[in-house]
Amino acid sequence: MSRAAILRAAERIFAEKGLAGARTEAIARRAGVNKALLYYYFRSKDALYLAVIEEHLKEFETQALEILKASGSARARLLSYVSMHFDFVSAHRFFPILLQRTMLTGGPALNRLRRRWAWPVMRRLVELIEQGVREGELRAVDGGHTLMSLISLTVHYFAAAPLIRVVGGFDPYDEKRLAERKSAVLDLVRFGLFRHPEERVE
Amino acid sequence: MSRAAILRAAERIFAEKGLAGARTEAIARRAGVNKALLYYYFRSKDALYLAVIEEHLKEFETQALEILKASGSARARLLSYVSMHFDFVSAHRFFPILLQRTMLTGGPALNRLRRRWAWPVMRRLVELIEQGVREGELRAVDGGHTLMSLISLTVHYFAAAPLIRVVGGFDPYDEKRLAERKSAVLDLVRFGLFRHPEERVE
DNA sequence: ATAAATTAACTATCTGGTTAGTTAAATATG
DNA sequence: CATATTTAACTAACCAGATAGTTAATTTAT
Repeated sequence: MSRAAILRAAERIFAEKGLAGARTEAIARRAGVNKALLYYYFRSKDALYLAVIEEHLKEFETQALEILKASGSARARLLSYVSMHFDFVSAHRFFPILLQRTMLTGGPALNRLRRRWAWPVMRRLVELIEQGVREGELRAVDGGHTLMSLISLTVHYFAAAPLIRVVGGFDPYDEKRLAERKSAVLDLVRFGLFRHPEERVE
Repeated sequence: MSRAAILRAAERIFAEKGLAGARTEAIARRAGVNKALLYYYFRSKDALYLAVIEEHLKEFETQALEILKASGSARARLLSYVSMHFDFVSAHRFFPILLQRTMLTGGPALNRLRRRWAWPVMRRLVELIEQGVREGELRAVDGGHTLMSLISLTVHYFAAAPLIRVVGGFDPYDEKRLAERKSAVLDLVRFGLFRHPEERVE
């Protein structure tokens, strides 16, 4: 379907060049359609950008809430959230980059971000962390800042991918590297936050 | 001096809109000069962008190397590096945003980044971490990923500032918030990496 | 005076968006 | 069933406004 092809192409080009830097012509070419078709399916360049972001956010929100609503200890749920978040962004190559761009530039896309992620997911995460602290599973950390740290650890690696490629001389999306990174993150979460890091977590 | 005014204006506008999104006319207006003057002092829009980045990177490199070359235990040097890095990015509002944009988009600015920061500073940091591990001050962590984590924790807060403003409803650059964030980061570094987090560090 | 700093006015090119129309399939009609 | 009509998907060609960059002239400082 052409509509889907446009979305996939737009996703890539917006991630590479940003909203302002992306050329609608380039998106059309990569999608293999005429430029006018972008405007047939989407009102404008901005609307297309929003559609791309919204699509991912919706999927992310679903997966995130599923995990956050599950039962289990605060520690276990926290680890499984971080794990899911990491897997999601590593499977959707362009998603974290688009989000990062959105955060930097602001604009209407920031509102989607707030509605579909910040509001429902982040609130629950903060509650989860605070619960963990109350119940003595986590050290006495601040909910908001800890959340910020978790997201940083998970996401920034992907947002820095081009630099990693140039400096490290390897592909950050390589299976092995991804696995290493993920375990480094989970490990740091454990030792940085848990009161008894060595303990098994159920 | 007009040249400096142009650099300051460019820094702000590039940070807000990105290289592609920034309008040379807007930079000139903010600097209070005629647009042609940008081209008198700088070859092109790209050259101006590079000049802005280079300026900050040079200053950052100097400060970073100074700390990294100092003597002291691995733990102490690590903490003081993180502290310095945090202070630097919080004092240069637009710097982390520009870096983030550079990392996302690549281009020639990525090379400056590699030469002035990645190569001299990061290499020393990895060595520092590995030394800390060998001497038993740090847990057995991977140098590269740990470095990545440190940078993420320090920088991502600033790269997410617009979202924080909208979601958290507060100014992330407020003195109090900055202090909170900094101590949250240093705290997480201690507990996440040090073998004896509670110990005093000299 | 003369060189450096600065500008108003200009241009070539690019780019988001439009328009007017085509094709093929679905749907109504007689 | 066959034909007319509508609808959905799609395109080539175009356009007005914007934008990076230039030029030639003017002002300022030494």
